[in-house]
Parts: sequence; C-alpha cells; structure tokens
Amino acid sequence: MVTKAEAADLPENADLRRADSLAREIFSDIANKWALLIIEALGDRTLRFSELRDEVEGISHKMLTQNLRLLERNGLLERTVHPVVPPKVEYTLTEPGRALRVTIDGLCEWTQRHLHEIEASRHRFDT
Amino acid sequence: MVTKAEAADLPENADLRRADSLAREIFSDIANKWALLIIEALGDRTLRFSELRDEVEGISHKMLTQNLRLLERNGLLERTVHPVVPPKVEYTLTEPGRALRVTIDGLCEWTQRHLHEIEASRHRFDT
DNA sequence: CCGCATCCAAGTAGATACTG
DNA sequence: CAGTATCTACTTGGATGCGG
Repeated sequence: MVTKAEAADLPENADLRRADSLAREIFSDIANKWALLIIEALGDRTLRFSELRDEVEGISHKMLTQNLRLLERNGLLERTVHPVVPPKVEYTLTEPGRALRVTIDGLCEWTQRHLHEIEASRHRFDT
Repeated sequence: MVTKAEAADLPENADLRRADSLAREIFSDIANKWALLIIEALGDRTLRFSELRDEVEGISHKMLTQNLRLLERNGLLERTVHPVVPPKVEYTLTEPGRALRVTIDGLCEWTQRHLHEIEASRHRFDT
C-alpha cells in the first residue's frame, strides 16, 4: 500500500500505480463496518442468509445483501444456492476470506483490550 | 465483540450490553478508510497537518481534520499545538494507536498478498 | 498554517412492497 | 426464504471562504 504519491510520472510506474489504486479500492471495500462484522460472524461456519442476518445485529436486509455481493465479488466468500423451495442460500468464507478473518480477529482483540482506555480518553476529550 | 444478540434481557447483562455497544461504536470509528490510512501514514513518525495531507493521497482538508479529531478523541493519536506563527500542529500515534497500527499492517499485508487473486475473482464475477 | 463554518451535490441506508 | 426495486430521509464529503 503506497500512501505517498510518487514524484515522477514515468511510464514504468504505470503498473505500480494501477496496483496501488486497486489496493485502495479493495481497502475501501473491506474497511467498512458491515463487511468486517459479516466476516467475523461467519467465522468457520456455513450460514444461511437469514442466519447471518440474525448474527449480525442491527444489519438490514438490504445492507446484508449488498455487502454479501461485495464480499463474493472480491472472492472472500462463496455463495451456494440450493435449488429447493423455499430457497436456501448458504455462505461460507473462502481461503482468502479466512486469512482476512485472522487479521480482523486482531482488530477485535485490540478493541476489547483498549475498551476502557478509549472510554476514558473520550471522556477527557469531551470536557 | 459480541455479534449475536443474547437471548435473555436480564439486568445482569446490562454492563455486557453497554460494553458491546461501546465496542461497536469504536469499531465504527476505526473501520473506515480514512482513519486506517491516516494511522498507516503516520506510522512511527510525527507529522504536521499539511504533511499528513500530502501523505494520505486524495484526502480532503475537511476529512483529514474530521478523522484526526475522531482519532484524538479515542486516544489513538496525540495532537500538539506549537504556539508560533504560522501555526504548527503535529500529530503522533499514542501507545494504543501504535498497537492498532500493527493489526492494520496485517490488513495491508493481506491486501498485497491477495491482490491478484481478488482481481481475478472480480473479473470472474463481473461476467 | 491550521481549523471552523457553510453550502450543496452525491452517496448511503432504512422501510416497504413485490417476485420466484 | 432470498432477492430486487423504489422511494425517501439522512449522512457524507468536496469546495469555498473567513478567522486565529
């Protein structure tokens, strides 16, 4: 991830810049509350749409669909449609998805560890 | 981080639910593109406002200010105002901020590692 | 140089209703 | 049950200008 603009705009840098913009795009896709919570909720399990909606507290039908599509498009999860009535669609993390999950676990752990510290800081700031 | 609603709504769970909603709030603050990019850009360094704006490519004046305040409020970075003219304001990560940075590094690494795989998956999906 | 306020355009998310 | 579409309210973010 390149955060600083490169000085020269030589043709040789074209692929570098392309990779960077792609990285940015991916980053934007996954660095969002719902996507992360869905990945966490899924974990190692295989869940149906409605199960996922129950697991991810507060997510709307629409947001769930939208983010599931996004994650599927990026190859983080697999969508399996069972041709039965009523319809049954299951979601499970792919290998890249599970790898990502490990780093998200770290994020959650960090949050838990610093919960009180952050709360205190907020209180200080707000006065 | 609790992703599933607890069944019973007993008074004993009140503090648990409070901690959970706090975690959610913190999660929302941090799981956003600009906040993460700012933390990454800052790294171990101490940067001025204008330096940060140059480092985080594409961020607007407003977004930078907004996210810096947010991060400061949560105690992830420290803001130092030097009383000179013209004003000089420096930002540096605090201990919690540096700890968070480590996990974000993991996220960036993951992105780099799966760049091509994701690109391929996107292409498959879009057809 | 840094920050705040304002305005406005664009994107986002909820509610609802309808289909296979 | 899962997904799509539409409508609307709200939030977001960029641009700009002013002030310390």
